[in-house]
Amino acid sequence: MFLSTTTNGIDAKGRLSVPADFRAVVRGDPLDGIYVWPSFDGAYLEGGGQALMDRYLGAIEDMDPYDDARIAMERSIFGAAKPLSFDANGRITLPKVFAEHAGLEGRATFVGLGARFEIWNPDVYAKHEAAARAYARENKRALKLPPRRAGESAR
Amino acid sequence: MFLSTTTNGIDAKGRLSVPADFRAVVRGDPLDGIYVWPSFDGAYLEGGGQALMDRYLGAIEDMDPYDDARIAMERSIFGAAKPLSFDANGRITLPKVFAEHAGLEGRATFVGLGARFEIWNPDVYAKHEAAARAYARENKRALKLPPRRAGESAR
DNA sequence: TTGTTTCCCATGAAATCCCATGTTATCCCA
DNA sequence: TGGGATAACATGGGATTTCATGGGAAACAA
Repeated sequence: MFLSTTTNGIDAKGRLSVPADFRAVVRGDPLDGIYVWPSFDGAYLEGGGQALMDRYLGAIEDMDPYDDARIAMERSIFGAAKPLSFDANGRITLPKVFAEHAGLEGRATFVGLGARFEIWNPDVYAKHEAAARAYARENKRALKLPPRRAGESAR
Repeated sequence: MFLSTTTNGIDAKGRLSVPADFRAVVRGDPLDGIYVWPSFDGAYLEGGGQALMDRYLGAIEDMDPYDDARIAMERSIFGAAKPLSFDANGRITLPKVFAEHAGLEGRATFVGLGARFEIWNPDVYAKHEAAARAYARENKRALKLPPRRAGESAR
């Protein structure tokens, strides 16, 4: 699982250290790196490992070949995603278009969201995070811990 | 189940012994440690084991991808949670931001709440506990047990 | 060439591991 | 049931490794 929020520096060559915890999640994948694409929903990047791409692929293959949603999903995810491999020290090199899409300059914030993660401009993310926490506080009764499902143990 | 309340010391390196009872609850998890995040609702930390995270993950994946509640939950729980592994003696190292969020200095109080637990500043918790007990006393008629579910025994 | 990308090595800071110790709780046996 | 032996637990400090980051050399492209 991708968890927690980490901000790392982007150097003059466009290199960016991927948090060690995130690298551990994709260890063993055929790609020694991560898949990243610009979000169609805002000025940030989305990404994940092989497991995430396999799930998206499975979801798409279950849709009708000429379903508009299928075409949109294929284009905006598979059409936009790049495999970014780690260098010997666990860094990726951000393509310029990705950095521009997310407004990344000098620093980037990785946000772990379980099955996937996002990469944000740190200042922009701080605002979004504050909004999310405020929403959660105001709606905490709706966000209560869900009931256990079949097969899950309470311990 | 996480049960009971224990206060342990935090040393100069930020290390904190997790109560042995709590460690026993997560024994066998893929992570030899616990998941902890700053509560979005107050100056304390929340945490649990793999079973708890799996429940949150399952609940989130049942929601619509761009639902506000989903985004709020993803960011305030997964985006904030860190896997903290035990050292050889059953201690975790508290990240500085966590200690600051909960006002932890020198000592920390673990409070078991069944499926999850909380970590508090001992003095702050003492006040909260007193308030909670008073509330329970005044509202004791509302504290009835729900009906047993199928398969559950009364014993 | 000139600019770009990839690989390799250096470094300081931070996190992790390893061993030691006192104290408390548990066990066992007389 | 008392009391000594044993194991479990919380805590402390030093040594080691990992991590993020910087820069240079080599391979590549235009």
